[in-house]
Amino acid sequence: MYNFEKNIKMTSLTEEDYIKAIYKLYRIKNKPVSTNAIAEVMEIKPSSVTDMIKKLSAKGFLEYEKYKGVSITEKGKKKALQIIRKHRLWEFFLVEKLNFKWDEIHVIAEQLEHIDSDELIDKLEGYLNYPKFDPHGDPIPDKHGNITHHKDFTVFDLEEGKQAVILGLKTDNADLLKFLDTHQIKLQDTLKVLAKNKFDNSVSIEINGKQINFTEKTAKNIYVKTIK
Amino acid sequence: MYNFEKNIKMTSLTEEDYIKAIYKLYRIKNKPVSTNAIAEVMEIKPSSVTDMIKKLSAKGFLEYEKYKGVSITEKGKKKALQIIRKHRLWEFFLVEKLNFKWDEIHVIAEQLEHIDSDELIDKLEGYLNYPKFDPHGDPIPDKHGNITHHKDFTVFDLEEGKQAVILGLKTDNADLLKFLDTHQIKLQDTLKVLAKNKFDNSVSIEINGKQINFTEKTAKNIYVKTIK
DNA sequence: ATTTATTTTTAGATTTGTCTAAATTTTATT
DNA sequence: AATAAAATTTAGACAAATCTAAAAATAAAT
Ligand SMILES: [Mn+2]
Ligand SMILES: [Mn+2]
Ligand SMILES: [Mn+2]
Ligand SMILES: [Mn+2]
Repeated sequence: MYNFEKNIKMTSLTEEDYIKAIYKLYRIKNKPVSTNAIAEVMEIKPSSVTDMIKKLSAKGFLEYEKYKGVSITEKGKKKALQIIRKHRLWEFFLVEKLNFKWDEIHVIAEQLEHIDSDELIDKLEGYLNYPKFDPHGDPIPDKHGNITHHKDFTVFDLEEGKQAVILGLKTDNADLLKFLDTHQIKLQDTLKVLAKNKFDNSVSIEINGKQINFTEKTAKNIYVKTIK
Repeated sequence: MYNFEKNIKMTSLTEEDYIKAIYKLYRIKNKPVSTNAIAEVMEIKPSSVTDMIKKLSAKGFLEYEKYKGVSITEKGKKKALQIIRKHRLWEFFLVEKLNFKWDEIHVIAEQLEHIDSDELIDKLEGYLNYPKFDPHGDPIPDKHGNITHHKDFTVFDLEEGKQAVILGLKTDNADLLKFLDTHQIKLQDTLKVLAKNKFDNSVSIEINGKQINFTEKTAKNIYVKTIK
C-alpha cells in the first residue's frame, strides 16, 4: 500500500512544457525563438523564461546564445515529440473510449502527457490500434519520434472557387472547437470557397450545404488540402 | 495548440500523498497518528512532516495538536477517498484494458491518481463497468466516497485446519505480488492451514494442490475470509 | 522523582519555479 | 550617428517542499 516509489523523472512537468512549447515555436519559424515569444505562449514573464532556457540548455535540450534566442537540439526535439505523442494518444483515448467531446480533452491531456512510463504509452497505443491522428487531426508521432506534419496550408490560403477537405486544426482551443461544433463542421468535411472578402479578410465558404463566414483568425487555423 | 490552461488544483500532488497516507494510517489505528509514523511510510524526515501537517490542518484536512499527533477530518477523509478511488480505478484499467500484470501497476497509478478531473474519473468508471475491487482485491470507493473495507483478518489469524478464500492484499508491494505469482496464487483461491509453526511464526498452507510456507510477514498481508 | 532516551518541533539552509524592478543589449526611429 | 523604444537579462524576493542540526517536550527507565 505504501510504495511511493520515488518518481525519478529526468525532466520535471514544467521543463516538459517548456520543451514542448519551444519545439512547436521553433518548428514553425525554423529559426531561433525569442524569449518573449516563449513567455507569451506559456503565459509567464520573460525573466522566468530566461532562467529556464539556461537550465534546459545546460541539460542539452536547447541551444542558447544570450540575446539571440534559443533553438532546439536533437535531444530536445526527441523529448518534445515524446510528450506530443503522449498528449495526442491520450486525447484519442478520451474521445474514442471515454466519449469525451473534442473540445473537452486538451486540458486533461495537458496533465496526462506528463505521466512517466514508456510501457504505458506503448500499450495504450496498441490498445487504441495505432491511431495516426488525434481527434483534432494532428499527427501522432510513433515511438521513435517519427512524424509527418501537415503542410502549412489553411482555409485562408485557398483561392476563390477552390474546393478542399479539412485535415486538422492548428490549435486545440476549446472555443474554436465549439464554434465548429455549432456549425456541424468536422474533420474530413469538404468545403468550397465562395468569396474572399477584401474588407475584413474573412472567407465565405459553403460546407455541408450551408454557407458560413470564417474570420481571418478562424480561416488561418484550419488545415486543408485542395481536391481535384 | 498552446492552451496551458492553468491547472488550478486545490491540493498539490504532494499534499494529496500526505492526505492519503495519513488517512490510511488513521484508519487502521483509529487514533491520532504520530509524526514519525507518517515520516516512515512516506520515506521523508519528521521535520518535513511537521511543516506539512500544520499546513494541511490550516486547510482543514487534518486536526492537529502539537506533540499529540494528527487525525483526519471529514474533509480530509473525503479527499483521501477520492484519491484512493482514482488510484484503484486506474489500476483496474491498466490490468483489464492494457494487460499489465498486477505487480506493475502501482507505480503508474501513483502518478495517475493525481490527474485532476472528476468527469474523467466518472467516465473511466463507467467504461470499466463500475468495478468494485482493484486488481489487488482492494475495494474501490464510489463517487460519493462510500467504501466497504476488508475486515482486518489475514492468513496469520487463521487457526490450524481452517479453510479460507483470499480476498485481497494489505499492500501493493511488487515483491509480494511476484512471490504470489511464482506460486500461482491469485485472488479468490481457496487455501487450508496445515500448520502454524511456533518456532518462526510461519504458516504452512495448502493451496491449489500444493504446499507452501508463508512467513509471518507474508501471512499478515493477505486478507481472507473463512469458509464453512 | 531524577535521569535518560525518544519523539517532535523549531531554526536555518537549499532547490525549483516564479515574480518585480532595474540594468543591459539590441533594434528602430529620427 | 545619436536617441528612443523594445527585448532580454540580472538581481533580489518569495512560496513550496525538502533537508540537517539544535532545542524542547514527552515517554521510559532507573
Ligand atoms: Mn502539460
Ligand atoms: Mn490535439
Ligand atoms: Mn501519488
Ligand atoms: Mn491496488
